[in-house]
Amino acid sequence: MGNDRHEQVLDALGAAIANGSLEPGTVLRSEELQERFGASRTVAREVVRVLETMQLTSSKRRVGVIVREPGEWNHYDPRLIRWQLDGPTRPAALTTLNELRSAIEPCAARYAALRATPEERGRLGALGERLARSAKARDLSTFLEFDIAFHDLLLTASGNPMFAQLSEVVAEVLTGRTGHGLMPPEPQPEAVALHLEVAAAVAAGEADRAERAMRDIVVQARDEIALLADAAPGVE
Amino acid sequence: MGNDRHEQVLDALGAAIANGSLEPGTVLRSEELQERFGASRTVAREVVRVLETMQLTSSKRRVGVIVREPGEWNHYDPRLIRWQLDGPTRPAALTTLNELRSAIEPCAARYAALRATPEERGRLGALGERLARSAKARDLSTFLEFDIAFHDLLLTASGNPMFAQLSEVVAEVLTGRTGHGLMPPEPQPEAVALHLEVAAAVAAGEADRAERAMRDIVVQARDEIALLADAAPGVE
DNA sequence: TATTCAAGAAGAAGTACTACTTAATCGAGT
DNA sequence: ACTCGATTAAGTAGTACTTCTTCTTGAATA
Repeated sequence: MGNDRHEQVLDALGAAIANGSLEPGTVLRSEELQERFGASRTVAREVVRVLETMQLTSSKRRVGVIVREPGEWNHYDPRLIRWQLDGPTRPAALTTLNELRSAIEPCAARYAALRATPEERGRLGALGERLARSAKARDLSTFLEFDIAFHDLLLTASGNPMFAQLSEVVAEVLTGRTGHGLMPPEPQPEAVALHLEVAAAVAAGEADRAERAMRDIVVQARDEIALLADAAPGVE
Repeated sequence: MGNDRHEQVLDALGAAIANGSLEPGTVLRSEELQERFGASRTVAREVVRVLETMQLTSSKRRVGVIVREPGEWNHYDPRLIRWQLDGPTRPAALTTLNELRSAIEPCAARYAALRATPEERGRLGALGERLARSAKARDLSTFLEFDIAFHDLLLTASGNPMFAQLSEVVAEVLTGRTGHGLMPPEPQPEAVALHLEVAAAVAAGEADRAERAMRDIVVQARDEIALLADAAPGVE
């Protein structure tokens, strides 16, 4: 994990591309990169290779490394997500990610109801209980913690690796919401009830019911965000 | 595009990992890779770097390159998807991808209804018409072509880059379905009607209606697949 | 004279190889 | 059991060479 020069240069250059400092169409020469980041040829080349596989750049002989259009990027790469969340594009990124999670989670709840192991069903119920308790205690930080754990477990229990991979995204969206002061001072009772409903439905193996409850959750979240967008117009 | 040695070695090694020939936990030494693929140190290193960013491997000093658990892979990388579709894991991969698309597309239809440009709305309607015509003519291959174009446009029009990126996945799923002889000999009239409904809803900017119609489409597809899974039990 | 096409020169990425650095593991010896 | 040194393989640096693409030059032709 986290190697030396390679990681540093990758982060620096990747972030620069992700946040738009380097506009699409920009041409970088390999030698130029070595100077700018004080990196050896080896490091510079490997970084470019990685960016290339993320579809952030393309390399052409006799031309150089070309920054691609955002539409061509692999937007699911954890690194790119990180760069976008850390930069000025954070609001737009959070919107995009929230749309993604609200699309996935109801479906994930359905498959969790169909495929979760007995142990997972039990743990989900337990998490629901703890969620309700911390909500009653108005303890926002532990509420967030259990909320993240709840959604994480659900996505994992869906048995679909592509769903499971979105755990981090969901965690980021949930954290971003509370962190931004966008959450009500205390968790909404309806939301808590819906979480319990999801857990119960999954425990009972009722796919439709689990999906419906989870859809209600994300719709509620969506409406909150929309309300907020009206108050403070974001970047489109 | 498509460089020389690098691409070849990457494909060979990546596919070997993706299809399970190299089990998780397997340790590869850099030198070993050079021999096995007849590649230079440079190429071998860059390939490993790329696999590392895809989370397919991790490298540790004094140990080597370690193949990671499938659960840790970045399952959204187009290359990995390709490798899984081309290997013996194809059926399982198609199932996973189909679940993903059926989760996303209704949501994408909603946002398309809200955000598509006038031009996109028009083109979607036109594609719907052509879809209906080729269905009536029982021309399966052009039907598939328009079907792919329809879903592609819808995802793009959603305005969410993460949705848009799934165009290729949807194309693959749709193609895989017809190619596998899993489609009825002629497109189902209901499906065609639903596509027209989606196009109409998007044109009218009716988000709920567009989402509902698209959900009906993917549910129908899901039930078809489920029916098939009963007939010929697939790999879980 | 202007235009098109072709051959060649130039330039940058791609590949190969060597030398050196760093850090993690293993083992010997206390 | 613990420390410390030797070993080993990845990480980094730098040089030399290859390949391919683009741009330029120039000649032939309309």
